Amino acid sequence: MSLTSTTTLDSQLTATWGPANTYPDGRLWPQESQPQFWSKYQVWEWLQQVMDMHQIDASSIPFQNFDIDGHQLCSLSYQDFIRAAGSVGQILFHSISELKWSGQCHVEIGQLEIKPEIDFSCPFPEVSYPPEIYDPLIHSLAPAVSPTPSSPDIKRSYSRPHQVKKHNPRGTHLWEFIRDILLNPERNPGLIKWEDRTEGVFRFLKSEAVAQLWGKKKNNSSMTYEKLSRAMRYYYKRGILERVDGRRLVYKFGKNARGWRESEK
DNA sequence: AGGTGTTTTCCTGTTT
DNA sequence: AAAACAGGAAAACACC
Repeated sequence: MSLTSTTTLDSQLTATWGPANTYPDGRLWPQESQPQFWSKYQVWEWLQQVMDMHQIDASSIPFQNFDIDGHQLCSLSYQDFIRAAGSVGQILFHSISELKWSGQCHVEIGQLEIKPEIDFSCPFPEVSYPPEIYDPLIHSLAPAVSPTPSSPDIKRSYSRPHQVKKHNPRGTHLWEFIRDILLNPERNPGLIKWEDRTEGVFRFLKSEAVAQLWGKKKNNSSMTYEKLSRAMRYYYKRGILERVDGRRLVYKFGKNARGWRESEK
């Protein structure tokens, strides 16, 4: 029974997830109730929320297509959403429509109900994007589950242009979760750090805090770095990670890990 | 209902 | 001595 571990974790977490206006996991939710006035960043926040909410993997849609502010976002048509995000576009469109509405009605975003009961096996948009919203910048998604706001019920009636079957059981895999933290400097207050960006080498700075966050995502409060790291070691054999000798808390993406490169996707 | 793939849990031993 | 690393084994889980 050691106090040391909890103490360490506490300090990791406090150092990590700061101030008010955040969910327990540190996530900020856009304050503005009217999406028209959202900044690019807030748009991006919303995107993450919706993806999390529906347990859709972050890599399922090209986040670059949404490097736009709220005004632009609100002016996109349904077709634009479909073009920009494939079948997920439908969900996004519904969500934003709802928010536009509730914004006008002055309803707090956080009070809206949602029932994510949607069958989603992983849509990959195979479309060309409206030129005006193509601007690679933001890649991926932040960690953690969320106490969810907004968005409507959507019935299952999707036309999937191209149903790529992936495995991806609900949400992300561990390595994707790690990747997404890495790709998200704003939401990664010193949890994990690139050691060599182009080689895909990274290091855990706050191992227990990351484990805690992972546990949170998986709804498992007893997750520890010990256990997380066991899962990481299984990745060696699968080429998702490569061993990095001698250096503690350091890992490297392998050839079977996708979506971590700057140039990629 | 059974099979598969991934992660979790636990453990023993080694290394830093 | 404490924290990481290594993997084996088996259970748990989510999907299909």
